[in-house]
Amino acid sequence: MESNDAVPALAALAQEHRLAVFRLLVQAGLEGLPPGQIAERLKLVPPTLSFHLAQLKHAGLVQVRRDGRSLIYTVNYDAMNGLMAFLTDNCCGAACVVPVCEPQSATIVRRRATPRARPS
Amino acid sequence: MESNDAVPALAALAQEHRLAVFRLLVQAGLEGLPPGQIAERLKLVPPTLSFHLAQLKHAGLVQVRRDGRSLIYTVNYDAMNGLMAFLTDNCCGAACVVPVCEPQSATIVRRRATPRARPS
DNA sequence: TCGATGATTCCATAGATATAAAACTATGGA
DNA sequence: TCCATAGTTTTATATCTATGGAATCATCGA
Repeated sequence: MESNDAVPALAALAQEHRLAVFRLLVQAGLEGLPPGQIAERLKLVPPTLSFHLAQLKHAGLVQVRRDGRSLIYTVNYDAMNGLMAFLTDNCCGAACVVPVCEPQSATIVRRRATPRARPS
Repeated sequence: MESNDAVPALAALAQEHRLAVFRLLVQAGLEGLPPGQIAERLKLVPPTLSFHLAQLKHAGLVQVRRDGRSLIYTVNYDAMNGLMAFLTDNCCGAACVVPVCEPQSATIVRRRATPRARPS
């Protein structure tokens, strides 16, 4: 992930309701959830939730598939892992543990243990 | 970390210049950097940088100490680790790797490997 | 093909945010 | 005490964002 992708992703998460939606989807796993259930749990009216889901989708943090009349939103684990790797990039000599969530699928991004010279 | 802290932290990072400042400080480690050097590297005028540093500080992501005429900004690694733990909370049965950066200091937050029942 | 359900899009408004010029504050040395 | 250096605060403006009512779109079953 690069700065160009990270800023929209962080902006998408930097909002109370969207953060709640995202975390709900993280916990829902690959099964995902339809907007109806999300709206019910988080007490959001449909247009507002739809707006927030669109932001998360546009930022690449979630995906949608259709199942009959329902749309099913799921977390994009690769995007989530990429974001966290980006935030900790070159941290403490690249020696720290890499954030990795892997719910069956998701590309694993592990940090090389290679020590790195600090920019002078 | 809780939602009340996570939203301001994410909002602080959701801006091109602040994200660049934060990553610079992550890489600078415990030594930190004064605004003058940050401004020079990122080509920011003092008031703008000062504004962004204040946002990062207010969000708890960075700290300041004074060294003579210079102020030295450093990353708050605990806040950073807390934020990433929060984002991946209850992810994939709590089986995934926890993001941890530990530059000598910083409280380590490792996830318990306890499997967790998925909400039905 | 009609009605019901699930969800999105349009739109107006209220509120929050980024920027930099000018003014101010704090520290250290002469 | 005066000056220079290092940063912050104030202020005005331009821009972006969140919200929800009303209208619209998509799918399914009868």
